[in-house]
Formats: sequence, structure tokens, C-alpha cells
Amino acid sequence: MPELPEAETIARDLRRRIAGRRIAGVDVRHRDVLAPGLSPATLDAGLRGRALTEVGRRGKNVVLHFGASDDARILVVNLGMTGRLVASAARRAGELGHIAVRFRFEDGEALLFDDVRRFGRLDLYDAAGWGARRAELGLEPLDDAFTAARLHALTRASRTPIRNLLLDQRKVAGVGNIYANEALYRAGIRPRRAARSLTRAEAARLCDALRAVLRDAIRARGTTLRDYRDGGGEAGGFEPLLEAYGRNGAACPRCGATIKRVVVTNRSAFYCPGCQR
DNA sequence: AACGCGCCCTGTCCGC
DNA sequence: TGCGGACAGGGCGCGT
Repeated sequence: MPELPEAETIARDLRRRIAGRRIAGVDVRHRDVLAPGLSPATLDAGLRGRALTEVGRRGKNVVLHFGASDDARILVVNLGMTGRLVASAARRAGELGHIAVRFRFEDGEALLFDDVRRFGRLDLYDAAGWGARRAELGLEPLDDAFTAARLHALTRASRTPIRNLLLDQRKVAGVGNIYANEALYRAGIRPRRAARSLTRAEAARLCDALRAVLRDAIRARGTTLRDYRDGGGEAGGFEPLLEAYGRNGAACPRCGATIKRVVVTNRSAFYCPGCQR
């Protein structure tokens, strides 16, 4: 669920709904969602009195900037598998059943972090710390710097299955299992192919397919299989548009062959044996 | 040192 | 109806 398109949708929603508000306090109900070394007291002290100045995204992370840029605190939210970030005024906020952290604003609004499985992580940085951390993440697939040549350079250097390379956040940031499989489907490449076996032309097709599927998913406000919700607590609309992920046994929309599910390094992969090589 | 594996945790579904 | 096992979108630490 929460991959690049979902994080992007949430960031846009929160920018519109709660940007500009000032934090009155932070209540931590499940401290295991805080990064190691981040205490509830440190989180509260770092954000209290600061205003939410900007909401962005890096990879799958929603990035909330608080306070003036020369002395900012940066809250970085990785949603894990089941994390949600929902404004409390949202119509469906009452449906949240596993709120782990509540960020209260001075005007009575709040931002809720809800996470059934608690695989999500919240971390707090200053500008320098976040600069170092964000540099460890790989290329942004929707940036101009993500080109066929750059992707081909990455694939040539790796023996791992191409599906796994796409999941490596240090190489390409923001792609998870759903969109990795969808991009490979669109590009006509099997998930188990060794990354280094991709031709220049295949890398170019994969580059285009990845950008296209991520853009399409953002337009549809993300994929909800079960848990994902946007910043207003609503489900995304891309699930019916998935062509390969989760569709084993169904007919390939392109060639009519039967979509297969295989396990690649302990995680499901889906492909069409008829039109993926 | 790139890569695969096991684990973190809860909920749901499926087969018996 | 109950129960055990498999499985789920992610990421980290570890061993090789």
C-alpha cells in the first residue's frame, strides 16, 4: 500500500488541510512507532510551539517541516505496511482504531498517526540530519534525473532479480511490491530476470513504465488493498486498475494468457507468462 | 560487500 | 464453529 503514490497523495492532502497550524502538543500512545533513540518527550519538545510550514515527500516517506527554515524540525513518517496519517477533522477520522501518535494543533485540529501492525516509524531531524538521511535514499523516479541511462547503469551493476532491485530504496526510492510488479508488467519484463540481463531498450521501457504507473496511481489517489487511507481517511482508487499485482489466475489484459503468482525472495511476484520476457 | 533471510506485529482468510 | 497456518503493501540487522 503505502508506496510513492500513496505518500504523495497524503502529503498533498495534509498540505491543503493542516499546513500553517501550530503544534500545541504531541501524545504518544505506542512508543514503538518512534525511531530508536527518539523519546516521546523529545518529540513533543521538538515540535511544540512550531508551525507546520511545509509537507513534502521523499521516497515512501511523508516529510513534515515545522518552524522557520533556519531552525526547522523535520518529522519524517514512514508508513510501513499499515500506517495512516489522517487529519482529525476528516469525515472518516473516527474510523481509526489504532492511533499510535496524536499531534495536537493550537486551533483544536489534530494529525493522527494510526498503525495496526506498528511497522511504521516516525523520526525527527534538524535540517542537517535530514539532509544526511535523505541523501542515503536512491533516485526519485519522477525526477528529471531518473533517466533510462541512469536506470540502465543501476541494473547493469546488479545480479539480483529486477523486481528486487526496484524494491531497494537505496537505488530507487519509493517503489514497493505493487508498483514494481505493475511497472515490470507494463514494460514486458519478468520479475525474476537478473537485473544485469536487461538490455538498454528494456531499461528504457522500464523507466517509462515506472514513471507512467506511478503518475497514473497518483492521479487515482493511490492503491487501497485493505488498509491504505489518504489524508482525509478515504480509500484510493487505483486497485481496480491494477493489471498484474494480485491478479493471479486472471486473464492478461494485453494477451489473454493467465497471470501467474510466483515467490521471489520470500515475496509474491505477479507476471504474465505470455507477454513478459 | 551485495545479497538473501528472518524478524518485527496484527488481522484476515482458507482449509480441515 | 473453532483452530492452526499462510499470508499481507516495508525495512532493518545480521550472516555469508
